[in-house]
Amino acid sequence: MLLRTRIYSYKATPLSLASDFPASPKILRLQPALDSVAASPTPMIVCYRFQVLLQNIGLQATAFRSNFAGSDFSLVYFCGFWIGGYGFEYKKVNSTDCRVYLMNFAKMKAPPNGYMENPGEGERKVMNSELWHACAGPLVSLPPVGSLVVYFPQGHSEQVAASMQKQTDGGPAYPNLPSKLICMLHNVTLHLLISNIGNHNMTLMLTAETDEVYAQMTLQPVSKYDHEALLVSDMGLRQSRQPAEFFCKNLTASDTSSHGGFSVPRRAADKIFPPLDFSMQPPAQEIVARDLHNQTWTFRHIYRGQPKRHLLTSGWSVFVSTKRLVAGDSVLFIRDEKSQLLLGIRHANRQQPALSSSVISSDSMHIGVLAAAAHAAANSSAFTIFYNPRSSPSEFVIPLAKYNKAIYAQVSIGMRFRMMFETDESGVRRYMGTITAISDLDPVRWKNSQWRNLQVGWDESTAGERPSRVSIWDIETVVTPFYICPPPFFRPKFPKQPGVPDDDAEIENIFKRGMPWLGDELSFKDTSNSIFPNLSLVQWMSMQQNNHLSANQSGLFSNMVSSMAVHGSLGTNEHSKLLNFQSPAVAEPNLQFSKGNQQVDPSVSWPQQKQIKPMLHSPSNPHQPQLPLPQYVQQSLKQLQQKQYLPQQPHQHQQQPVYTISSCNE
Amino acid sequence: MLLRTRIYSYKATPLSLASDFPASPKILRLQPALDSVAASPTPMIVCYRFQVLLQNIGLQATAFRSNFAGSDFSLVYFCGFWIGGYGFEYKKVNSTDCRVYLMNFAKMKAPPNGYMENPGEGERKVMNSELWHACAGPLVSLPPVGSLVVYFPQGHSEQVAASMQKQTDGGPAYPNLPSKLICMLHNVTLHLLISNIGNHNMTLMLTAETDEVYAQMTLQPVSKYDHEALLVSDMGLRQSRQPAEFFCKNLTASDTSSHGGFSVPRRAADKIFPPLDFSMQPPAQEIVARDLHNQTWTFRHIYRGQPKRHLLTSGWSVFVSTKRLVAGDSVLFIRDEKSQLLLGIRHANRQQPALSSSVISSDSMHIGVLAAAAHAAANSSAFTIFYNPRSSPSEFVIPLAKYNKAIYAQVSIGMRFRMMFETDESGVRRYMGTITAISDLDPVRWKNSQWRNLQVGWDESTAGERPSRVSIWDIETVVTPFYICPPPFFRPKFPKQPGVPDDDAEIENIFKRGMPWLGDELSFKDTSNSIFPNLSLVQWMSMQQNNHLSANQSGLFSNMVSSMAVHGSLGTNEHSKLLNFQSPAVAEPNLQFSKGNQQVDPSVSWPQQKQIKPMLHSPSNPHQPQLPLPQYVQQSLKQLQQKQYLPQQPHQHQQQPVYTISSCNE
DNA sequence: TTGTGGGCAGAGCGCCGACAA
DNA sequence: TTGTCGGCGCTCTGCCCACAA
Repeated sequence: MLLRTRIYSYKATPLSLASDFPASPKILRLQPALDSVAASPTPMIVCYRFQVLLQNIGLQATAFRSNFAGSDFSLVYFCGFWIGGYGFEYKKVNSTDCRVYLMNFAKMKAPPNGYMENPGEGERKVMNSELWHACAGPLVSLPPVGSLVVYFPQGHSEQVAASMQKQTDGGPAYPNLPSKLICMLHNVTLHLLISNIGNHNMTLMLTAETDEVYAQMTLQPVSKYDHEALLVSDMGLRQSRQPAEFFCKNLTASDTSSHGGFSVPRRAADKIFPPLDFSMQPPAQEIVARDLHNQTWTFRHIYRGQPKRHLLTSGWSVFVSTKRLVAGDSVLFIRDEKSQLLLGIRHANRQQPALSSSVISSDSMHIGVLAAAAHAAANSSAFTIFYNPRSSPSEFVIPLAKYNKAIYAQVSIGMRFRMMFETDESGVRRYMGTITAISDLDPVRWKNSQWRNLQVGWDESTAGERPSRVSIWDIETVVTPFYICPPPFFRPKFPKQPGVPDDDAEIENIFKRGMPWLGDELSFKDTSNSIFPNLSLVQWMSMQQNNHLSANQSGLFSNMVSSMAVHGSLGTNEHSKLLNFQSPAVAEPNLQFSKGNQQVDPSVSWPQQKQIKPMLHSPSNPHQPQLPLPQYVQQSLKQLQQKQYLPQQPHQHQQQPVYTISSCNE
Repeated sequence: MLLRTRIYSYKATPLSLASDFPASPKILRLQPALDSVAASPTPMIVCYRFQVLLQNIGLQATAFRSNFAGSDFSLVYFCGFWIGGYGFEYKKVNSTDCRVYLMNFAKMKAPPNGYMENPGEGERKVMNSELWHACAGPLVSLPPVGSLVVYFPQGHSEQVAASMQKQTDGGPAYPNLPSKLICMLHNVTLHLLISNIGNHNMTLMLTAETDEVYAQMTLQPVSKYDHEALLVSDMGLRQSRQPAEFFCKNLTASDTSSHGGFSVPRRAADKIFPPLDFSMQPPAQEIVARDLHNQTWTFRHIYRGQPKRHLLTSGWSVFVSTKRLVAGDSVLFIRDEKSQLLLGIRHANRQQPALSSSVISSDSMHIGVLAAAAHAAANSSAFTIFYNPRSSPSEFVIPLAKYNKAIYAQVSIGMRFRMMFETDESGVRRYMGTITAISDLDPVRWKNSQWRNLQVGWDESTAGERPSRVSIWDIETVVTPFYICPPPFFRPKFPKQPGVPDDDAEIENIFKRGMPWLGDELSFKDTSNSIFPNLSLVQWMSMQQNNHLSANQSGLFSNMVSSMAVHGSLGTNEHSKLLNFQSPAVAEPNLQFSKGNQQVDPSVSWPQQKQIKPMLHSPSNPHQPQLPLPQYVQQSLKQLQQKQYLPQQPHQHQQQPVYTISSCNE
């Protein structure tokens, strides 16, 4: 058995010491002065304990300091492992024996932008993107390269904590790091996690690639960005499709026992596998599929039994034992565009060996993540993060367009919402809940952060499985369409130029891309029992009344509302609970917007995020005007209802219906 | 399965560049300025490829140079791997992309002299010395710590080449490194080899401990040494005993098949295993033995079958598969002083995966070994070598006393000799051969080296398995006893002091220690059919006639000759071939010798090693005087012959008998 | 004394349909 | 439609002795 781990080289930047060399044992923290700092999705994947005995290496304390402060900190890059900047712990053992621990190393792969390539050496593995996404799950969408995103250090920290399988308090506070960073996403690469095999003190942890997917993203905090980046960011919302031709099955005890083979769901066999020759007795064939390592697996596919069913027999048990599959794990098959079979697995969230706390402190890990972001923010330099979709509690790199949409749909206590969760079979199911409070998750370290600042209750009794706190972009609430971008964006101050696409048409496209569920054709199969967005329309009414929109924009908007109205994911039927309307801070006269490559300063161009103060509202709240829908909107909705494309308004549904998208995409 | 590799910290010393940063692609060689340089016994055990793209790390060529030339070269010690000094290859890929390859890294364990210890962390594994030696084989003896040894870089290079499984020419020449270094042996530690599991380019080679033994030695070249060190060195010759209570068995096909168990040699079971209760039907018991990892193995020991025999059944197949034993490998059992069973294995010399030449160049490896020694010699600093007794073609760290003894027994072409080889069953067998030429093994790089400067032919047809070149200390030839140390050593110029042991008695002890085969009691079981040393006595006669010895020394000498005469390992019966006598360069008047801690300069205190010029001699050569033995010697021999302790002179043995020492030490 | 191989029992793997959820 | 189980044949392991070197 060969276990292999790739080694890469990295971009190096000097470190500088944040503090003087301490005279007594304590943690010595280095301010990373790094272009690119890795934050491992699974901190345990590479975790060497490194000791340098100062006495032995013949360095005085000053020399040691200059070593790390100097410009030649090549140590960081040894063997392709990124080992610097995360937290050096220093302990003075006695008067002559000082020990320095580099506590946190993360393995990085080189970003594929050319100069770190390794021409002529080794094979370049191309990760199958479709299979990667299938393994990542239906809810995972990676923003496109070149788009603008919002990065939440808190969320990153949560992923680290989850990887360490340890209840942490998030580590020490990190000064001067805002709770969110607007970043340009320079690069996204797909990878497979490395697993550690041993993790004793002073023990090299041998590693091997698993089948767990993660993504590496290179982010650069921006203080200005241009029009095109915003377009790209908006486009990104479209990018979360699961492969059409795939099925995912949760493995049963019978599937994984050594007693038999794999029972293939009927429709899966019909749709994915090559058709059997039913003239055979029994019908059987050989199935060959490739996994994420491009390894091929061969199975005997047979149709037999009484009653008849599809089975994978020979080859299956080898696959199960090699991948260490147990009941509860999932396998998925994809037929790609060349009709070749791809094979992925998803391990259930079973207990991973936790990183020994004596090897690396949780604080060091968190500090590393935060320090990387803080330095990047201070210098507008790039940094690298890893996103592990299966272990991270939430996405923490959010497309800017999605974030903006969510932010403009103001929320308040008592508001109802829906949120998507993954089902066992790689489908999606929406659960309903109510916002119970709005408050800082961590009032000490992350004051006024929007990360999970909504406390929620869930309608169903299984609510224990769902988070008690969510962020506004996690939930489905109605988005005021023209707030995707602030109004002035829709009406640039610059005169139209010949050859430049018409602004309105362009904006319409943006909007459509921003609401990918609209699709090219309308679909009413999975519609909500409510057609009314709850409060964004109210906001919109308010806006209309305030005459913020030109006639041109109103015309555009009518299209948008029509589209929204027919989409089932919008709104709830609980008109009675329509809540508060906190007027968004709309564009102010002094804001400047640009088109093309002209720069925009987002810190002033976007509304300031004010802390939302909890307020209780009732339908009878006199401050909440019940505004009628525009006439043409009402007409459109009526037509649709008559055509049976939309369900009738339910009468007294106390139990909210849920909608499940089949894993077979039917 | 947990694969683990320990990580250690090391003593660090700055490197300095030997040359300017090259402007065009070529190998950039660093002169190691190291206190301690590792030379791996198996270069592949740790071999990372390390790349730094200069452009990417933001370093200019000058910065890079200063990086390696500076005093903070902590890179060398990352992760406890010693990576510096062996050969850095630098390649300029294009005008902006420079690559630097650190080509050769060796993993070292920290010398246990205290300051590198790792108190309170991990378990300290204590290698069982007896078991280590049993696994190393009967011919391996490690000089004692504190003794003087002679280190041969050529031999070390041979070990490297053998480890690389590649016919190399020994690599480039290394200037200013003598062919031998007299060193103080500061430290010896016993270890188990690490095996690599994967070795692709850019691939971390995962490693795990094997059952292959090796020794680490810390050597310091000396230009002066004192009397006591010489005594210790002499004592070391005694230190090569195999454990008394042990047996070694070559595994048969039946032993290693999955069909059955292990057939225990009868006498092994009787001598090593706990006695069976023969009242049982059948007699059986549980055997528990520990291996070099302190792992315990349990076997069912049963006495059954027709005819009755000892077998190991349950537990055996697990052991075989775990250790990956195949027919031809050996197992050995030892009963230690506490009657506990120890268990060792020796893999046959089967093909190991050779190190890919693209990963590390053979030249770099050799340069590393030589550079380490050269630097240590130039600075009289310590360096570290690894000796792998099972893979090294020859020992290359020779006790100084053994070397001196061998050197004073001058040899010439045509001379007959015997040499010990290990048998299959861990026994020893002597083969006879004839010196056919004396010449430099490598006249270009190692002119006038004594390493394998004897070309030999072997008497038996299986000679292909034996080396065509040997060194003088490898073979058994007669040593003129008082040349162990030059004569003045026996009669120091300093007056006797009260309380100091009598010189003569002390010297007699030294001599006895220098000839360990004499033992405390005389043994004639394994005596040669010849009682006459071939030429050393001639030398001695010459010395006698030249009146170099005092009466006192003659008295001492008579004892020595008696001892020599009764020992079977001395001489051959081929008096007719008594050959040349090249007078050793005896002590000259200007030499100074000391006792106690007074320093001696070995470069002048020992006779200069002159190149031996091949000369053909015959018994009738008039230049070779046939001198009679002294009267008392003849009388002693006669007495011994009459007492039947010595075999009679054989008459016409053309085929030289060989002597085998049983592996069971019987 | 000990290496090899046949006999043979037991364990486990894995293919099959029965049966039921 | 599909999860589980009994049946059962097959391979492999490993303990026994016979036989022969």
